Amino acid sequence: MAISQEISYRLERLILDGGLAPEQKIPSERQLAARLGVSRAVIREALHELQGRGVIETQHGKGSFVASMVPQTDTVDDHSPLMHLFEGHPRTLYDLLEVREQLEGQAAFLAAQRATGADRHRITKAFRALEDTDPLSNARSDHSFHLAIVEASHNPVLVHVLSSLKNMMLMTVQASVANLNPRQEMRKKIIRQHRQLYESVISSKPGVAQKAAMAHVRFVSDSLREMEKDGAQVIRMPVPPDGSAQHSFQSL
Amino acid sequence: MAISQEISYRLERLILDGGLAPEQKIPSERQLAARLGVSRAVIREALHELQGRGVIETQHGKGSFVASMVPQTDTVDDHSPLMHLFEGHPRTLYDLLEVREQLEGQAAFLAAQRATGADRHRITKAFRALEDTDPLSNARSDHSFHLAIVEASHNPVLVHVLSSLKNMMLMTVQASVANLNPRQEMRKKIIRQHRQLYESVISSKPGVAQKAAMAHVRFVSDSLREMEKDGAQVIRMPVPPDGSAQHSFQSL
DNA sequence: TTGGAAAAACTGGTCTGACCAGTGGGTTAA
DNA sequence: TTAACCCACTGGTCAGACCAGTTTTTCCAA
Repeated sequence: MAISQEISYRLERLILDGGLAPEQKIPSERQLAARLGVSRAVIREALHELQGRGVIETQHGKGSFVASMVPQTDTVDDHSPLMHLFEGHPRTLYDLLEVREQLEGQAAFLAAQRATGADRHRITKAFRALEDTDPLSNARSDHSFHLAIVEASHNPVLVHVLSSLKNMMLMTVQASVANLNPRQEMRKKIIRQHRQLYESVISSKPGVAQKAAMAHVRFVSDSLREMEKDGAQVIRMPVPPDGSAQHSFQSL
Repeated sequence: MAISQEISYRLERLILDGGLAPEQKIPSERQLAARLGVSRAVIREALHELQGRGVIETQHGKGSFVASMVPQTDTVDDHSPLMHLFEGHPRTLYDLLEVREQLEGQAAFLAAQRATGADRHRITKAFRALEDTDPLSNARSDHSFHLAIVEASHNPVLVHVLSSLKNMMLMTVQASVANLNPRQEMRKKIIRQHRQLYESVISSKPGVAQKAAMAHVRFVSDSLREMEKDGAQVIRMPVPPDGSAQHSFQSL
């Protein structure tokens, strides 16, 4: 294994084992290089790796610091590779919603066909929870509801694919909840859509369920787009450099 | 923002917008450095950051590669969780075809809407190859054709999802080719379906393209089911890795 | 002609030492 | 006292060299 990898692992372990507290300053690159007997380059590479993982943060002229592992409460898994591709690239949000529309529609269709008694019970339970919860914890409830339907499709591949996208899904759900729910009329529409989806699945109407699920996702997507057009901040994140679409390295 | 950060963002963006498939090779550090007009050091730092996020993987002496989103999906070994789904569950083949029907339909729809000149050229090329090839190598051609359409959808999420399912997709394609193609009448139907899909995408008819793609997958699935019912042995075998999808970096 | 080993041309990994660019503390001059 | 400046930190970038694996090419011998 490369030296820079070893060093990044050692530093990470040091941090995780409590040797270094959040907010604490890490020795300077030159100090680390001297202390570990390697060049500054490998130190920098190791630090960049930790930076990529969100373990540390670096400030020009000041130094590197252990990242404060803050909002682990309702925050999605930051270690998911795609999460980072997603952050700051709002277009991907809509790409995901595009795919989600299709897959959720199919899941609803199949669920309406295949849901067993146990499935229906789980779906009903999730739906009830969705009705009761306050908007704050709503993202989880929302996701749980959709997940229950997906699982009722009894298609392992579908379940696997959607669970692979779980983190990103949570993100879109979160975006919709955070941005759409507060608006009363939006919230009512979404509740009605959920109810429609729920009832069509439970009453075994595949076609209706599919349309309902797709319409729901589409509605969320369109609404977010609309709000964004009005200047609302849909995704919070440091703005990435420029905006032109690069389709090959030529344009880099 | 630091140059290395910018570059890591741009590379991320490129991976998404270019729809670079997992396992695809990234230009060498020296090439990137020359092309972007920066030192090799910043390239290495940027790559280490992406490495930390699990977006890419690097191998000494070989190069850096886009990491697969779903872990180990591309390894033919049974270490893959997806492959494990197949064992003792022949139904999974049909589950996959079920999902494929939906996603391929969507891909065709989007491709008909968004395909650029370059996309159309690639699709046409793949289609020509599909017409010419002998049934033996047909599985590859078939898959390449569908892949070209997926990439023309310009939805990175869709591309990544389908790429991650590559091996399983190849499996279904192979199953169809091996079992369906030899039967002359089947083969003709499939060829007609492909042509229909091709023409509707090229002539920008999203709805028609979607229906064509879905009907095609559905036909394959139904036919396989039918044959299996008749006692035929439907082939389900992993396919060795391929060497396609290298076009995104050609512009270098 | 063909096999296969050596050589060359790649790839990433590390080192060195220099210089640029922000930050902050301390000294000095107004 | 306070404002300006300097200087010693910090990270950021660059250049060129060399080491260490991998792949391709070359070329000689069987």
